[in-house]
Amino acid sequence: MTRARLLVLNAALPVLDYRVPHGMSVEHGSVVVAPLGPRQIIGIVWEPERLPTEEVGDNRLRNLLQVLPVPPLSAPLRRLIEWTADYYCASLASVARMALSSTAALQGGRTMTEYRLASDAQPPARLTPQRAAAIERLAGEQATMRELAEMSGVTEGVLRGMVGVGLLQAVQVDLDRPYPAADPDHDVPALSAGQQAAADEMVAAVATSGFAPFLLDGVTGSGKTETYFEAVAQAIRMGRQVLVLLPEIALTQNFLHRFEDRFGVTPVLWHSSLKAAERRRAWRAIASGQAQVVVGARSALFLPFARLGLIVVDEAHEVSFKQDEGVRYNARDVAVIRARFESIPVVLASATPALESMTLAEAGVYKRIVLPDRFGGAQLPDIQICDLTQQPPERNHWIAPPLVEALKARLERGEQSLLFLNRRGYAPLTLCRSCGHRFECNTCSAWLVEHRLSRRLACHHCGQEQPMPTACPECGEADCLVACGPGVERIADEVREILPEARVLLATSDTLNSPEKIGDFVTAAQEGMVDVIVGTQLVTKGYHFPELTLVGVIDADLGLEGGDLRAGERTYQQIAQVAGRAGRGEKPGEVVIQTRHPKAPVIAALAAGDRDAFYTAETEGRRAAHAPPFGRWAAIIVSSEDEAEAREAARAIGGTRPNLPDVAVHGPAPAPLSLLRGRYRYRLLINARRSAELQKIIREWLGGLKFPASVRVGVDIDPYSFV
DNA sequence: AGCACGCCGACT
DNA sequence: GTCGGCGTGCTC
Repeated sequence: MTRARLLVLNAALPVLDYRVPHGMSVEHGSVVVAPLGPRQIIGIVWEPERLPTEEVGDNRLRNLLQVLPVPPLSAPLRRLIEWTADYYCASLASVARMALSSTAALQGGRTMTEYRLASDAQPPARLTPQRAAAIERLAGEQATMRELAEMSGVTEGVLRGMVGVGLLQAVQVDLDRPYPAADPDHDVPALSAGQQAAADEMVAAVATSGFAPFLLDGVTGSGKTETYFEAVAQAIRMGRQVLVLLPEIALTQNFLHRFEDRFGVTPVLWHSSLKAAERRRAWRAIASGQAQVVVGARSALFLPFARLGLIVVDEAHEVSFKQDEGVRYNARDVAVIRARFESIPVVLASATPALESMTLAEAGVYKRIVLPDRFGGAQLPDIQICDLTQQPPERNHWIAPPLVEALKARLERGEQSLLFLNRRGYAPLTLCRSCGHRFECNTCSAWLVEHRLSRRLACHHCGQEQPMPTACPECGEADCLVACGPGVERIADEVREILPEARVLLATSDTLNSPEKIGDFVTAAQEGMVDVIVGTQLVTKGYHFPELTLVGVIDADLGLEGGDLRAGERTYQQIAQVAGRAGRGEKPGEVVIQTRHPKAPVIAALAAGDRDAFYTAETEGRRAAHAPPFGRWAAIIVSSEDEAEAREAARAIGGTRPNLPDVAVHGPAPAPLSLLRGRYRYRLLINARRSAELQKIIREWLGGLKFPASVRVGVDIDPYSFV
């Protein structure tokens, strides 16, 4: 190759051609450094026919500067990048950046110098006191100069002197040291007959390779994880890599323990809060093929695996697989596409699959594997509906009499209860009794949420916080602020009031914000140190508390507000998941759902324990709304720090809307969160028949328009959040 | 994205 | 008379 076409990692730049100098060898997928004007840019060598552009004469080409020391991106990954950019109306550059997501890794491996006492050095007869102290305190230690100085209490200068006379020796430590090997046979569990049959099917698919999508459909507690671990084991035996996608990496302590029990090591982790060095090490191990099993958040999907053999998407119904910023992709769907390009099996595991997944399974596109039984014969809980219009709680309380009675009964029997409310903080709205002033965020159109534990008001959209005021900023009146509505903190207070002797534990992202705290929480709950857990969605999944026999849903209607297209499905999934926490041990579980709409299809289906009824009702609702899988939705979101500018840009888009029989455009209108992090937002919604070429229409529509640089126009295909 | 070139208002 | 505002165009 003497000429190379580059996909440059910058969306503002066009496709660029370069000359490959003598002695340099590149192939498709090579990651290279190229000159651009006075600067240097990073690009990926791409198939020229796949990146059409106006041809530039040989005489204008500049030489590539360097091939970066990483393996070339594979053809399946290149196809995945193209597919994702195309499907989600994003630039190739922004998708490619997700694959090259560790800048440090691109520069190659790193070593670090550590020091330790020289093993063979003869301590001289005379030592300075500092050197003597260092020798005494550093026995057996190996660390950086700075750390050794810290440990020994002498200065780095003294230690450097000791290196000079050979008392300390330097050791080069590879920062990208390999990860320990997973043992597929470390501790093979005894599976039930149903699990074994399911496992056999997935293991066979891994063994034969080839694209094979599975929907692993099993109620909570049916042992999905143990089952797909057998497929993971098979991939490890074959020397292939595995990617397990999880929705919330913060919640995975439990998962990691189970993984370690099964395979003897922890898997390689990938998530957004990895530090640069960890990120580089993981990226390089993944690209070299050394990392066997990677457990990651959705961004792990674009990593350059060398020998991918299996993808698992656990809790595949979770909405957090949908990225809502930047490239707005759905990791669950892209995982299936990647598996297709890589020719490997993919497992979507869920107790409450998304309707889209169910439909594809019914159509035979996905192979559905059902795990019907709870492991160990545990029974699914009994579900009661509490109609709040008939049995309201006391004034300024949120726990109605039936749930109060159920809580008291559990406490008397020494069993645990879990109350679920998906709302952090003490109260979602604070207002002034004297003048009616409401506390709102100044950069988002949202109320500030009172957090009584931290004595602060916080915006849950931008994270801005302020100390809880004592007086109203509007009228100056003191002691006039009222908390309106409940958050989990307030529910916890209410429990302490009803059951003064109960041990109450608050489980939210505010109180359980580190793996250690989550670990402590799980231990406390498992060892019976807690009577009532009050929590947000953090507690809806993954935990196994044998003494937990009552789950109370404080407000089942919360998720149904707002007219979101998937509100019903999300409510169903959330309540079904939290209900699944009850009765996982030997004692049967009970669930009390508080609602003002007991006849709503979602609630009725939950009450009857009839999942099929829910899917039937939801299917009809989606069909009527031309929503997926019967029709398609897309959103165009226009934002700017300037309100008028955003409105003007949105109007310009609305004014050039395509006039097509199979496409309906709604809006523009202010987005539900019309001000978010200081940006004013307008939104257009597009509803299309399945026959319409939605992406092509949008690309051509927006491609004909120009906007000021301060205006951002984002396209959201198959939106989840309608905010 | 950056950086240059290029054409119209308030300053030494 | 200049300094500087950011609009437009270019980078292989």
